[in-house]
Amino acid sequence: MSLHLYNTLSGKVEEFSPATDNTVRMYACGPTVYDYGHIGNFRTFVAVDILRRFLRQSGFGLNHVMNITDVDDKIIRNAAQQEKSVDEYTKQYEEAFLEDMQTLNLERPEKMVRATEHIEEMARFIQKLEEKGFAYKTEDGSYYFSIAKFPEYGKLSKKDFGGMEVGARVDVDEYEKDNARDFALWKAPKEGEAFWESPIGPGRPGWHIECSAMSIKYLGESFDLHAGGEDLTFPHHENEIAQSEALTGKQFVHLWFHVRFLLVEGKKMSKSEGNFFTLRDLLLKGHKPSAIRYLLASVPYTRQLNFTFAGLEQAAHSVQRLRDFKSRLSMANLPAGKNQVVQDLAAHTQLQMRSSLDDDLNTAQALAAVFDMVREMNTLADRGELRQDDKAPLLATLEKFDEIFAVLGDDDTEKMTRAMEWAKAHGKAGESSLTATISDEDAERLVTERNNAKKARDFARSDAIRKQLADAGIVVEDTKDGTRWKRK
RNA sequence: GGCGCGGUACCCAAGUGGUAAGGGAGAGGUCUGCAAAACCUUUAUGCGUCGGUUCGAUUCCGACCCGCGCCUCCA
Repeated sequence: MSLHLYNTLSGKVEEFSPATDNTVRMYACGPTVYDYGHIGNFRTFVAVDILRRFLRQSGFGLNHVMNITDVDDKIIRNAAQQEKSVDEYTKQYEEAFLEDMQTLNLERPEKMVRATEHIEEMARFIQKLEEKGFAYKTEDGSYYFSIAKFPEYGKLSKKDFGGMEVGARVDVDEYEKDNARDFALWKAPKEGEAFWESPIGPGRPGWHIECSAMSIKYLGESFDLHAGGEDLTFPHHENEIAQSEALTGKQFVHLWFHVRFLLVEGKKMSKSEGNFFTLRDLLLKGHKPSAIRYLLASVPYTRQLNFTFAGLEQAAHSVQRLRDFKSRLSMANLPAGKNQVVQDLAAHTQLQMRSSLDDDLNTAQALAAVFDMVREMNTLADRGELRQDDKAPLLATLEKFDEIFAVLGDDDTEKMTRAMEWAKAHGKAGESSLTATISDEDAERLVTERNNAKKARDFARSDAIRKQLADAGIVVEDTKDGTRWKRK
């Protein structure tokens, strides 16, 4: 089987492949940088990250563009309240977002672009739409898109606007629009608010136009895939289609990829419910980035995911099981030779992972394949039936797995420490529940010391050191291949 | 109201017209100086409820109940 993905436009799971050459041209709606990213945002970004990682593993090239929305009503309002420029205000959150991406092992898209750096392109876009008769200007200098001129309006969100009245001007929001459903392309400046000069006059862009203008600029008039959270289907993406196809007369995007919202503790996340968490909140509560990523990745993107703290604990254990297996394998001292059963199983597991992900990124099933392998190989290892040459294919399978899931490399402590430092610098250290820890070097030194005590059969000393390490969050495990330690 | 998605064990969660993956947790056991890890056994005659189709349905159809999303820029 080859890669199949659900396409919101057709409402079906379709075979996916890039149209022009072997490179996938994809655009993903990025963050609006008015605050720190929350766990819901990151479910979407993790899903897109898994998509791009799997596309690459499937042999495609990538040209992935992500926008940073650094101008919108909320930004302008908040910046004004804090007496900051729009730039100054958005910069801090953009930086935080990039850091959060690293925390979750989200790969950098090939290109990240800011809305405010493409005002010119947007203005020209609107100008052309006006020339073609799809856009009109109102008395105050704002521009709107006339959905009556675009009969296919509603095709993505499956909405029927056929019965809408056209012509009679409706007064909405102080602006004069031909049709209540017409959406803003360009907003005339309001008293005291930030605005930009442009070929179509002063003002600021509507929300939707940035994605059309930037995606077409960097990916062409027709490209392969466009991704975002499910809420963007309407109106955002519907409007992008209308603007873009009105301008070019070509199909804008072939496949629309939408990520389902998550629930937090069984309810829609909202500040009033008290179940609203930024990524940073979770780190400061002591949750590992790898556990967060694992939990977000473990439920297929088309399914609603219930994000709970119990689930987060479970995810941490699951990740640990995989890491334990990997380190057991890596340090094992095995007899020469190979076991054909192992070779076959490794190959089979890779096939299973691949076909699961080919099936609309069924991550839950891919995980099951890996855990099956882990259990069977642990059994063989316990029985002493593993051979030296079995290591490579098993480790290679784990590597394939981690090319997608990216949870095996242990840099959690480092990232959590960074979060704690950030919190201190922002006067939020009080919220932290991170326990004090020690450096790798100190841990190594104590482990060696304990081993010496153990060899001398000084178990009291050895247990005292174990306790000392445990207090620093370090677990020591004795195996027949030597002692290993890990951070809890 | 319109459109759409889902309800599977203690929790999370796959899946199939032929009798329930995987992870976590619990219980018992093996191993172990201790402790972990690992392994073994065990935990849904049952897949929201009620009907229908079928030799057979959790899987298809219908009704109902519940949860969720979009329908005024929330991922």
